[in-house]
Amino acid sequence: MTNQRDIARLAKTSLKTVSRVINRDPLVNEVTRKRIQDIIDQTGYVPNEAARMMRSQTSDIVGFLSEDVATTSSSIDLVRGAQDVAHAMGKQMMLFNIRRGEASETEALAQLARFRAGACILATSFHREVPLPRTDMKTVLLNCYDAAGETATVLPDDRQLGHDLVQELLRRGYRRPLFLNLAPELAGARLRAEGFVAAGREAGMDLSGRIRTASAGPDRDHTYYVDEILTVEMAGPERPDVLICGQDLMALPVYFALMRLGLSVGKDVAVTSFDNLQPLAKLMQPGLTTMDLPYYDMGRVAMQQALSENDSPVRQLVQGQLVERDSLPAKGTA
Amino acid sequence: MTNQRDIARLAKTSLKTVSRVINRDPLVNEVTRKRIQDIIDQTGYVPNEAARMMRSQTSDIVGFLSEDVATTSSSIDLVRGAQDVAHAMGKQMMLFNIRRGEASETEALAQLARFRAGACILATSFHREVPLPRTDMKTVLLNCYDAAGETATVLPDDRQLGHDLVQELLRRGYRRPLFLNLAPELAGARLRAEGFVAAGREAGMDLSGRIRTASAGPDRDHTYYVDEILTVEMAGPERPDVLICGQDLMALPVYFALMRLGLSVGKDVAVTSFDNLQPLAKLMQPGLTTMDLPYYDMGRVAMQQALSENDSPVRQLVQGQLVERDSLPAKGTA
DNA sequence: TATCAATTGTCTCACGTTGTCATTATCGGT
DNA sequence: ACCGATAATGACAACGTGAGACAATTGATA
Repeated sequence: MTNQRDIARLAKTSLKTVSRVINRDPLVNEVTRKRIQDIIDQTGYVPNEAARMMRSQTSDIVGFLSEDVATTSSSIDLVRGAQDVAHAMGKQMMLFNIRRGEASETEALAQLARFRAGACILATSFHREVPLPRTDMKTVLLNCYDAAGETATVLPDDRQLGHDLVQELLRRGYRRPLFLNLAPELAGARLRAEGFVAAGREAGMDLSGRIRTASAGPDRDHTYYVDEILTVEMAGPERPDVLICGQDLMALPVYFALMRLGLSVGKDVAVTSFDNLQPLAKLMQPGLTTMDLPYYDMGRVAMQQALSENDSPVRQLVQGQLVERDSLPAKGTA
Repeated sequence: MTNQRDIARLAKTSLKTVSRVINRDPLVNEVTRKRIQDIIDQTGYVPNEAARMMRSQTSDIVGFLSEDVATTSSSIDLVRGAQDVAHAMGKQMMLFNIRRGEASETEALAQLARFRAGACILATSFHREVPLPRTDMKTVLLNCYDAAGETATVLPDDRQLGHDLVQELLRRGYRRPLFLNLAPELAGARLRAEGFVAAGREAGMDLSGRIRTASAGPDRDHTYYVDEILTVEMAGPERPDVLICGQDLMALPVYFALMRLGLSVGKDVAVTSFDNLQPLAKLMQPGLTTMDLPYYDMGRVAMQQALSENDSPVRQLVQGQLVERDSLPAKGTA
């Protein structure tokens, strides 16, 4: 592989001048610079990053430890956001699929230490508390947090998501929302419930009784109790005019349940949700109106934090916004 | 950061002996080894990968250039499979989201060259032909192929997928399959159609007229024409007893269309598909019987190829198999 | 011609690791 | 005690880059 010495020989110049050109030292004459640059381009020389890392004692590498990238497809956007920022700043990202607390985590951290990575981002597939990893590396928690709050953290503002969604529903004239929430073991579910109740209170309503737990815990993914709940509620005295699903994946069984009950989504009852899971939310019929979870932005913020000099344990909440489709019609037409 | 010299000083031994311990050289006396190892553990020393790379002139890094990781969630399994193999072999994988032919691709290849990566895997989100990237690096094409066939390639065996699915349907007594295929611009769609017709021919049937194009081209993702087609076909003289969807995402609008037609999936007509997209296929009601696309295995095979000494342009086809749920009932009950 | 600035070159070291080769310690056999 | 053999350890160089110190060269200007 060509090195700077080869370039110097070909350009009939000194090693030092080549080094100057590569490191954009302004002291070099434009003609010389051009001549050397041409040779660099011709030979396809690329500086040896290993040597640079060793010499400069810095590595330009940030680790991204992702718990179960596979399970939630939206978590990919965390990766994308982080990576886009990293590359824009000339940094490299190393991705590791891990399972928290298992060997895969230790190994990933060891590998990153080998590469003298400057920081690592630790992402989970859903919003929850985690034990801190044992590492000296600067760490940013993404979509998760530690109990002690000693680490920089980037989270979705689930309280805001719940609040703003309900506020919008009430503004549009809906009066009997029913929240089919995820299991309360999930931090996001608890926060959204808070926001849900708060938005009701601001409108002079007590919505605290309008929440049902409609999914099994995180250990039993995608087990929903929507049939049982809807069979009761849609025939009950306080029949909901809008259903709020804990996530888009839950909205799918909700659609099926409503059809079985002979009810039309958007006509007999509106349906909303959280995630904006692509392309599912768009492909459902009618299209699902849902609060977009800002995973891409969260990934960006986390990487910015990882690359910043700031070492304080900042806690950053990223907001989401409503994506409108047809499952939430204007109240007049419902 | 501690280095081998520090360890040597603390252990009152030479640099070389420390190096031997770290590289598990059996020449070292057990007593010495233990003494040095203890110091290594105490200090938390980790070898500097940059120095190792420079000294040994190899890098243990493989690049994974992924086109649009985000769009198709199944393509994550390509990443997972590749990564699992890489880590099992003590290699590191660097992931890059790129757009083919654009600056992001060139930059990714340049970064990998900087790190003196030994190989790169180039993955697309759907099976298709690609122009070869301009690089000297050993390249493995994953889920895509070059026209000249000059590069090692790992592809899903789409012909087998189409063939085996139809063979199984016929075996179960279905006689009027209708293939709602993806756009013929997609290589996978063409191959599955071949397999579809071939399996029919083997059973003495001419299925060549039983294929409809039900999706727009790759540039207009997730636009399906299933309503128009099904409205005609389900009322026509050759009413299908089983529908084969081009992908699980298409099965979703198919379900909705059938419901609108007052038909019950699994009862009035069976539905099958390709992908086994999680968790969608499981959450649809009834659960979707679908040919699993072996993305995880493809990722594994591609990484094995990337890490192998073999430089010949092998073309490896990875097979998939049927995942049974309730949308394809035993013929007797349909 | 003297002076100065701009440019280029020489030389040296440092980063952390590992391969080559040399040296020292130990042991068995005589 | 001595030899040879083997085991164990050590000294040193080199990988490619970047930087500092400073010398040398060129060209322009006073």
